[in-house]
Amino acid sequence: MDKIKIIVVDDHPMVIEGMRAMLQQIDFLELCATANNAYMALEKLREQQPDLVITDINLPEISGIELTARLKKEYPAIKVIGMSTFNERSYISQMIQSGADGFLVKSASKEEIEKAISLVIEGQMYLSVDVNMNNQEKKELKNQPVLTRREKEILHLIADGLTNPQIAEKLFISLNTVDTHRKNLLAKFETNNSASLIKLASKSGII
Amino acid sequence: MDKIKIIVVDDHPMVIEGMRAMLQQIDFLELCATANNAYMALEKLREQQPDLVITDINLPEISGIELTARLKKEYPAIKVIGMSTFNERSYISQMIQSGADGFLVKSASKEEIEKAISLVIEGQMYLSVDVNMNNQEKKELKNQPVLTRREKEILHLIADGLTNPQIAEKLFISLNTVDTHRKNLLAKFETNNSASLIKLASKSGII
DNA sequence: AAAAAAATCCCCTGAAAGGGTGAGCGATCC
DNA sequence: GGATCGCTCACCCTTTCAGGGGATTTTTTT
Repeated sequence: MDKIKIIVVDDHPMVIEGMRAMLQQIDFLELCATANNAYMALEKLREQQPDLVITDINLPEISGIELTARLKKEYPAIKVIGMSTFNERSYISQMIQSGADGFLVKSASKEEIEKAISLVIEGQMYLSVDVNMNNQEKKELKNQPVLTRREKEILHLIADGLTNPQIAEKLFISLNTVDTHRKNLLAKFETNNSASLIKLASKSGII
Repeated sequence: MDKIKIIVVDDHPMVIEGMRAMLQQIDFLELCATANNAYMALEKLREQQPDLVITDINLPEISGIELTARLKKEYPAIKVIGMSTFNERSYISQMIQSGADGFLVKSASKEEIEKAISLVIEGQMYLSVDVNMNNQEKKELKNQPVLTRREKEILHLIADGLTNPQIAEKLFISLNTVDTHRKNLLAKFETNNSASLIKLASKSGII
């Protein structure tokens, strides 16, 4: 069997170099390209046809989540492992929803990375142990509500301190509509006031 | 002149490997040790007597900030460069106050790292361009209001979704007092509603 | 001991948020 | 072609918030 071809996508040179150093030590795979952003990643993808893409979730302009979605649409066979720092676990579910096959925290050891790659290539899903371990956080992750475009928009305006009438004026919609959206947001986050709404949204990385 | 001896401290193997790869390419310095945490760092320090320590700010147990403070107390001659992901700029000021000589974001390029090391070794201070550049964020950093103990306490309760009467009951104080504290919080953050208050506090890392 | 800062308390008013319910309309999915 | 979902709008009612005063008592700093 040929070596597994991998592309690593991250905007931090340090992470790219770190991954390069670690992947070199694993003999059944080959790092065929790296990219600093989603555009470059998509370009390299066309050239190289890799088996696996390991991508940071926080990329400038186009996020790793969107990159994953686009990539999976065009090349469903390519496996994707998402990567993120420990602070951003909240994005994991979105990543999975976009079609990712695995998730690694950046604090992963060489062994963990190797294991993740092996499992994902076999068709299994791999989630960093750190992700599985913390039950409370896992629960919080699961309870992350799915917001509609409009709801996110309004959530941001609320966070910016606009009142319902101001939001209504800005979006050219009725005050009642804004009110409804706000209520739906509160319901989705299972809370009952804006302060904790913003706190939860902030913790979830939505803001 | 001898090569500059450096110790890198970070709990992410990927960053360690990335730094190792990048530092190897710079000929006037030598990576003499690495450490995953503050304890190991202090141990290696005693053994190696480096010229420079590059440390992550977010370390388990003992933070990079505290490590810096301890290190500077014992070995004032050793230079320290703090390192952090772009999200955590709010810690920079604390880092500088603890005696750090420089600050790098983890997204730094090889060139930037080289420049930072050179300047710091010469006795100058280096801050990542990202830190200097963004005036708005810099302002936000500076404008971080100083909160009293009580105000922080109440801020957290507001964020948890408690209403003023609930807070009053919980803290055994009058509703009016809570109201006053809340007003002071709004004034200090120069905003006029709880939602944006929580957003700002959240961004500042207070929550 | 005097001054400053923090914490406490009180009253007022209008605006805004929160809670409940129902309903029309367009796009998309099956 | 029916069902679901997202977005829109409406009405009613109660509670909370925001902002404006002013005031006293601890605690800390100088």
